[in-house]
Parts: sequence; structure tokens; C-alpha cells
Amino acid sequence: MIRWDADHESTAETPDLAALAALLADRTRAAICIALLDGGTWTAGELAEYAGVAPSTATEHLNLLVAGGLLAEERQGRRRYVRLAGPDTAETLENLAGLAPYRQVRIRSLAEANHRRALHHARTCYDHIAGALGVALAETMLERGLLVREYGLELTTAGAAWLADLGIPHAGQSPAHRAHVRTCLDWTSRRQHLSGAVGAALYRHALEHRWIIKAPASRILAVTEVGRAAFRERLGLPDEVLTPTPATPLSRDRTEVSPRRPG
Amino acid sequence: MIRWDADHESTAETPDLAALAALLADRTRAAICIALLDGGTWTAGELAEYAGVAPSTATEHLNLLVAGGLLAEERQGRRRYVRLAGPDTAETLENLAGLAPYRQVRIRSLAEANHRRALHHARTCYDHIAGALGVALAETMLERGLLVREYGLELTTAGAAWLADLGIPHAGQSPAHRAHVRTCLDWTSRRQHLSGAVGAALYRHALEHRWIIKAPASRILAVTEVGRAAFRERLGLPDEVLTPTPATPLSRDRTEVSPRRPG
DNA sequence: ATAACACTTCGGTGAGCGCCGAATCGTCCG
DNA sequence: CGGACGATTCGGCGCTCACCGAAGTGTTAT
Repeated sequence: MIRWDADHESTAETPDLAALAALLADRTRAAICIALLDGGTWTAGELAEYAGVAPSTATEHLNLLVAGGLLAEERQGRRRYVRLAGPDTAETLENLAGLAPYRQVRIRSLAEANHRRALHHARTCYDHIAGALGVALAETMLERGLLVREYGLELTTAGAAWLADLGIPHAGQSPAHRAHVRTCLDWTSRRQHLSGAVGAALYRHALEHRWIIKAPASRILAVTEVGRAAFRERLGLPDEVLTPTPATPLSRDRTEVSPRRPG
Repeated sequence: MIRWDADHESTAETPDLAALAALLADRTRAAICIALLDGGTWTAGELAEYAGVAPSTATEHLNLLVAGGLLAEERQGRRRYVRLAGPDTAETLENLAGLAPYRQVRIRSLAEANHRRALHHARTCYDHIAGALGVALAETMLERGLLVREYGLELTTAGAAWLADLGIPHAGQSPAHRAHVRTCLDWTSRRQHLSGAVGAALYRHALEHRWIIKAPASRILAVTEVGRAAFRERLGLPDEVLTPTPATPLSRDRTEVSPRRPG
């Protein structure tokens, strides 16, 4: 709305896109946000170590991110806990990451390589499944006519029936309601996986029935034996997305951690 | 995927969120992107004047935005035409704008005040209707049970029937397909309006039946007399969103355009 | 051909900002 | 109460980058 001040100068409000983008335009802050995409709560110190900066630097970044509304914080004693502000934030961050160019990074240890491999295989994306497993889910459901590609993805009536058969109460029950399907561009594979209400329901269902289990303080998901059977039977998912890739030895493991931004 | 180089160093690829955000972290570049959200094609010179920078500066910004994949360009003779790379880009930009903080800007002329008022009233948002009209559309459809709020917005069966009655062929025809409804946070009112397939179809329908007309080289929409009748009859939209607010005189109009970033 | 025009290239300038270390504050533990 | 610890504040350093103007390139108009 347009307003007039006391001194008869007129002003208006515009969304400051540049200010928001500037928050994410720094590698350290971007890394912090991506770390928080696991939906969890981290302390300032953990994030400082994760991002490879001094605690004082992390403090400054967190101040900016919280003031900008991207992060929510909670203080307990001498600790500062932060997490993403909400699902909107998470969704927009994932969308951005899908649009972003790729960058080469060095793998510095065997542990990091294995961690990365596990992330590519299956991980949470705030409230749904991403990684090779998530992409395979979406693509197989497409092939089987449970989803159809039309301005994003859509649940078909066959898809609603399939969900109902699984025992997911949500979709296609009340005739006035239709299931909300959203897609999320997977930043590990550049293909789309399932999000929205159906994606979230599927994730919850898989967790509750122990098809998958989530490692604490991490985004990594593991498919259980029960899950392998279920995914195979219900969807015919191929084995390669159900079993983790075996770890490959690194030629040089455990190089010392270099100071920030060497390249 | 993880790769091993000839010298046995291992690397991997990560989406460079910071690099993408850096493209939008500059006020001039952000202004250019927002201008292009009208879905149109602009020349480099037009954008330079719009953003208030020298042509040489605009060139540099356009180079970056095109290289970053946000803009598509097309050269014809001595002109350089640019537009947003695609609907994905537009959607993500609108999402970001909805998340962004507000900033006070000065209104420097009567023309600018009127332009801004018109933008708030009704405008395009790439392929659908935004502004007060767009928000009223979504909210009235909600009240009437054509949409339901559930993980975003959903089209109800009543909504599909309503669209079919309008003559919009898309929704609810084939039983295997369901209409894709997306919401888009309106940056002028902080409320949601309708996007996705249904929003786009509604926009096209309104344009074809001359319910609304679009000003050339602008995002501004005007509701016609036919449109007023149609929106009133079909949805019972209140008059205040159907008639443009009368222009209010400014106390000091036509202040000279100040050099960039005075504040 | 010549001039006007749209855009581009390049050098130089100034401001903004991310970083760290040292000192400090407040909390928790022994 | 004293020491360890997590987080914060502040000063200072160095780099990046947005900006402009002047000169240059290629295209269109006269």
C-alpha cells in the first residue's frame, strides 16, 4: 500500500529480493542452510565446525540468518539452537538448490566419501524422501500410471487407489478433496522426486512401518529388510536403489583438513 | 557421483547454492529479474533504463544472469533480447519474493504512484493472475468450496465442475488426470493466489474472453466491463477488486530522478 | 558512404563484507 | 569458588564486485 508521511513524502513497500538472496550468497551461510535441510536442530558450535569457520564467524552468520527470517533460534543456557524457520523455507531452499549450477568439491576422507554416497542413495528432504530412492519412487509411480506428468506431477485415480490400498488414508477418500502432489528437483540426480502431501504421507508411512529408518542427527535413510520386500512387491523397485552401494576404498584417505576456501 | 581423477584425488559435485543466490543478491540484478517476471522479452537498453544504470553496467549483469541460467537471450541485429529462462525460474523467483523482507522505497512521481497502484490491483505473474484480483479469486473460490486448503490449495470436485461449466476443458475431464493447483505467495499482499495449471488456465480463459486485458510491455491487467459482469456473476467478487482505485494526487510530484542508491 | 544507434570491452575507483584472533560475557561443572 | 566451555563483541585486514566513462564493434538507417 502507498502511504504519505507527515512531511508529505510518499513511500511504498517492495519485497527486498536482493536482501534475501544476499543471505544465501555466501558459501558458509549456504552450507549452514543446506545442513539444516535435514529438518533438525543444530548448535552454533556444530555449525561452525561443519562449515569450517571460527565460532565468532558462525555467530555473525547466524545473526544474519535469524534476523532475515530464514532460521528460528532457541536459547538454552549457554547454547544456541537453530533450525530452519519452517516448511516454506525448506521448500524454497530445495527449489533453489535444484536450479543452482554444480561445483566440484574435494573429498577429503573415506568417511566423507561414504557419507556422501549414503546421501545420494536415500535421504530426507525435510518431510519426504529424496536421493536415488526418492527419484526411483517417483519414476516408478509414473511408469505404472500412479502419477502422470502434467504441469508437474499429478496423482491418478489408480494412484489414489494404490495409496488407499497401502493404508494411507489421505488421498481419494473424500470426493471433495484431492491429494496434493508436489515435486522437488533432486540436487543429487537432477531428477524430480515426490513431495507435497503425498510425498510426506509416503515418508511417514514408510517410517512407521519400518520400511526405512533414519539415522539420528543426519539426513541419511536406510532401507530395512522389510522395506526392501515392500518396495519390491508394491512397486517393483529395482534392487540397486534398495541396497546401499558398497563402499569403495580411497587412495588417499585422511588428508588433513585444509584451511577454509583453499580453491 | 563420486569420481577419481588421474592423480587419485577424489572429487564430487554439489549444487552451488551460494553462486545462484549471488546472482540475485544485487539490487540491480534483482530488479531486472522482477521486471522480467511479467513473462515478456526486454532489450538490454530497456532494462538498463528501468534499473537506472549505465548500459555498460546492464551488459555485465545480463552476462552474469544468462551464464547462470536464469535468463535466456536471443540476439537480433544490434539488439539483445532477454527473458526468464522458464516457468521453473519464474516460480522460484516468486517464492523467494514471498519470503523476502520488505523495504521502503520512495515514490518519485505521480506516474510511478499510479503504476504501483495498478500493479497492486491486478497483474500477471508469469502465466497467471496476481495482485488484489488474484488473491480475491483464490479466497472467494476457497469460501465457495471450489478450493480447499490442505497442504497448499486443492481443487474440489465442485471446483472442477465450476471450471468445466466455464468451458475450461482441462480439469476433471479424464478420470486419470487431476488438475494441478499451485499457490504463489503474493508479494503485494502477503496472501496466496492461484497458480499452477488451474491458475494458468483461468488466466488464459479470462484473456480470451476479454474479461481482462493486458497492457503491452507491462505486467498490469485491467478488468473490462465484460469481466466485471463475469467475475460478479460467476464468483460474486466484490466491486473493490473489480474497479481500479482512483488515483490520488501526490503532494510533491515529479521530483528529479536521483542517482542510484541514494539511501 | 556516413551517421546514428545498441551494445560491449576495459581500466580505475570505492564501498561492502567475510574472515580471524583476542578479549569478554554468561553458564555449567567440579 | 574457580576453571572449562559455548557463544559473543570488536578491531582490523584483505578481497571481491558494482559502478561509471571512454573507446570500440557491429548493425541499421539516411
